[in-house]
Amino acid sequence: MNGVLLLSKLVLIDGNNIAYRAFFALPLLSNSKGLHTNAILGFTQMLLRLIQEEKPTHFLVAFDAGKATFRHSNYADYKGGREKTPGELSEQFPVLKELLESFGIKQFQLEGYEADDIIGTLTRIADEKNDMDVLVVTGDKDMLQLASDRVSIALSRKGISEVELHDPAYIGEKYGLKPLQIIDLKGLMGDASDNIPGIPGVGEKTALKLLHEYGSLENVLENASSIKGKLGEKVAAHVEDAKMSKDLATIYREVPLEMTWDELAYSGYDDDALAEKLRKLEFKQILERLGLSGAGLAAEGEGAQAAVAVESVLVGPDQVNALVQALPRVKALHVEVIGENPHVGEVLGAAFLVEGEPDGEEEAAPTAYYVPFSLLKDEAAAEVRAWLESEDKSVSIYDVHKASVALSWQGVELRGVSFDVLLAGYLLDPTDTTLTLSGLTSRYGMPALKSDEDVFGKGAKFKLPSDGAVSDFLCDKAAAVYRLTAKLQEELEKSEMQKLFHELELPLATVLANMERKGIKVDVEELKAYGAELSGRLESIMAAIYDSAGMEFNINSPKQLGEVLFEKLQLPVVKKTKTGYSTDAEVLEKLEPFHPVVGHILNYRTLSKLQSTYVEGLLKEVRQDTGKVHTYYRQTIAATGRLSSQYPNLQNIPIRLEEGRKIRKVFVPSQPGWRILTADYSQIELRVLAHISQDERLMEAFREDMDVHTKTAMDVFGVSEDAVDANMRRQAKAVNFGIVYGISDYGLSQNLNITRKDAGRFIEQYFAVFGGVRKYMDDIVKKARDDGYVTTLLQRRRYLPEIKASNFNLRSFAERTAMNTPIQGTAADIIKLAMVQLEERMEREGVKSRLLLQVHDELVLEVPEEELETMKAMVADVMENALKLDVPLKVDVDSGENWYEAK
DNA sequence: GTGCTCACG
DNA sequence: ACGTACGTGAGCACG
Repeated sequence: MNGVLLLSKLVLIDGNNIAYRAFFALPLLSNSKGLHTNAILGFTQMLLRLIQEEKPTHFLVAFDAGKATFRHSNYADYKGGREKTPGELSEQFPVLKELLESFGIKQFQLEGYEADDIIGTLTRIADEKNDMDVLVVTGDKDMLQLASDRVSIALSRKGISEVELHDPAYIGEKYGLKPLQIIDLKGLMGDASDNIPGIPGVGEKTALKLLHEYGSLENVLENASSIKGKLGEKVAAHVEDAKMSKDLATIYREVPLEMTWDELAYSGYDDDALAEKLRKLEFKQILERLGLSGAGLAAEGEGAQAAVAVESVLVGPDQVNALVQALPRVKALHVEVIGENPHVGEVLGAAFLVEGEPDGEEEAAPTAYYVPFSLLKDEAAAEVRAWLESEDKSVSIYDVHKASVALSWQGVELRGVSFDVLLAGYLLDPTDTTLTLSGLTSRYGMPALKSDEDVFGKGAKFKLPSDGAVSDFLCDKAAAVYRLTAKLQEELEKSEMQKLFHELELPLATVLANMERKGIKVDVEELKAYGAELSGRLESIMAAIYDSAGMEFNINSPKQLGEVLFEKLQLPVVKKTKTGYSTDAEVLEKLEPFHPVVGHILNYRTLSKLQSTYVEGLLKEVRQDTGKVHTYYRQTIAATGRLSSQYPNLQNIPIRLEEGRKIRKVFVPSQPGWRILTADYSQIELRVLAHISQDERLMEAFREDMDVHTKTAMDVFGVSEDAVDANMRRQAKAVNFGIVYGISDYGLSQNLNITRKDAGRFIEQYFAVFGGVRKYMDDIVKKARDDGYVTTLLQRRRYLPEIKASNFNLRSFAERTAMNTPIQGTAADIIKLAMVQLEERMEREGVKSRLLLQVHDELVLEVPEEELETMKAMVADVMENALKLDVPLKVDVDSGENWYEAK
């Protein structure tokens, strides 16, 4: 090729194969109508990549047709033993075919032939014409036989996310074979997935060796007598199998196709048609990526609305008065915070959506005002700030928590927000990971909104556009909040989560903002001293490791560590990961007796985790001026309703090992004479389980305030309290954990290091005694299947579409989730409720004490010495009575000079 | 960006 | 053809 001539490019996709691979590679997603979409999504991503990277001039997707092909008539067992196509996949094929139409891509199938025969025929013709390049996309290695000067094969690896490009040169390098010899290879080694027998006992290695020596399958068979030993015997005994296998693996390249190249010409897709299909599938991210979020909306009957024009006003000093006049009619607000962390992010500005005043019959269009923060903090905007701080208003926002924190750092205390579309979106689907404002608009059928990434860029590419563009975009956001509000309120009502929203989550957002803004004091000197101690100890452990291993290497690299342990030192391989040897603590503990280096490595791991995450990581988050850290609780991340904590995460500060627990000494009160007070729920999850299962024995355990693990051991082993030894209690405790997590014999066997069978017997014994718990587990799984979701005591909801999956693993996971979520989620409801109530009570009683942290079942406060006893009583009282259950809630309270002592 | 490892409840 | 306990976040190595 001289580079002047523009060659045609034909892309051929093995449709069934790619759909299968996508189906198994991606989690079983479904859209809100219950249609499974994972294979379609994977396929779509593949199509987009091909269109973009290959720029095909011709395009075809080939499918298999009919049940029987000519191969079946020659060999009855062809593809025998293959699992039936799961229903979740077969329902996707018709939709996929429609989508291909919208993409403008030709598809083809022919009764009696498989996709690879169609593709084989087309590549043969292309070879003969010799004027276009062809790319074949498949996961089927057999197709490598089609490679030629003109034809390359993109073989998908690891599902569909990666492809490996095979041309004849690459095949030569990798296998030492010419493309056509792939057929001989298959003839010798067979293919389990197609039930092609090959020669028993001959795998890829042996087959390649034979081919390198003899060149072709026929030659191998002819020379069977000169092949030594068992192998020679096997070859001789299976001559016919081998010939038939080669025959089956040979792609038929003479399919009677009646089509012209012109029919395969690809000229791109129609935006509106594609957008409509993608929207029905709810592929929001793809719509956004293609810039189609707004395309074709006018044509859409249901779902998305046409945008009502919103006038946007970039407020300068001269327009402030107009906004002030309109403040009573502001219905939605948007505060733009730059960056993920509101404790460091600047406030760019705020947009105010003002409802239009009806003018006779006409409904007036709304107006949005954007106030850059430079103006908002100015004297000129004092009335606007006062409005933000006022209690009584009816205004909606996206992410009141983040806005409150960011504004508070700027001296503005946001109050009186009455609705939050982020929080509402989270309650409606707590597993939604795209709860951005533009994601919500597309999910709930509102006019499309550009994504932040489109407007601002991302990461290093972040760049503010012009003031006018910022103003328009943020006004659009305020309008989106306004439109979403009515819709989400309605949805909350339908799902019976209004109370949960208004009485729990929304007030909690303010409680969290206050806690975080206050921050917790860190004794930096103490932390640095601990870091120095760790450094010294790490240094000497490193020396011991290098000495013991006989070489230096990066201990932090699992790859290098694996090479040292399992190759250089020849230790037994216990467990493998996807990418190599596993070296996690469980493995190392098993290896400890074999070599002294292993103990050192375990030690090193413990200390280096403390050093990097907890000493260095924490120091980076401490504010220079105040010596405090301000975590950011995330209220819309965890699928169960729990909070999560970031920058830094203060919910995973070490406690189990003394070495790590010392870190807690650096968390101290912010004022002299104050104390750290901690209050944690005792066994809250098992108490919740007792309540929702109404299991008599479990309720009795808590009503009599017994040690629940001892009680479980007594009942399961059928012994008296005195007869329960430490080991029995330990096992009972593991069973209780298992129950809360959604029990499986496998999981329990791993945890207790016993056989699966023994674990199964344990579980059976447990259920024999705790019959109410068994009934709960059965009922909740059934309920999840019937309703599609499970709920907590306060009606928090989680959808579990995979509960109906045909794939055992997916379904089992969903079943365990169905058992666990109501328990973990109700515990989350309870402590959140306690936080809201406690903050109210502290305010009402006018104490100085402050809430600092929440760690799932524990609250941490700082209190002046003189309030210590009052607060201990108050916190315990509020927490224990936050929600009335049929068993008592119990709280343990402690206090000290720091977080280490308060426990 | 992804995978591994490990900290917490 | 995915071999599992439930829910998180952070640091590091590596491509």
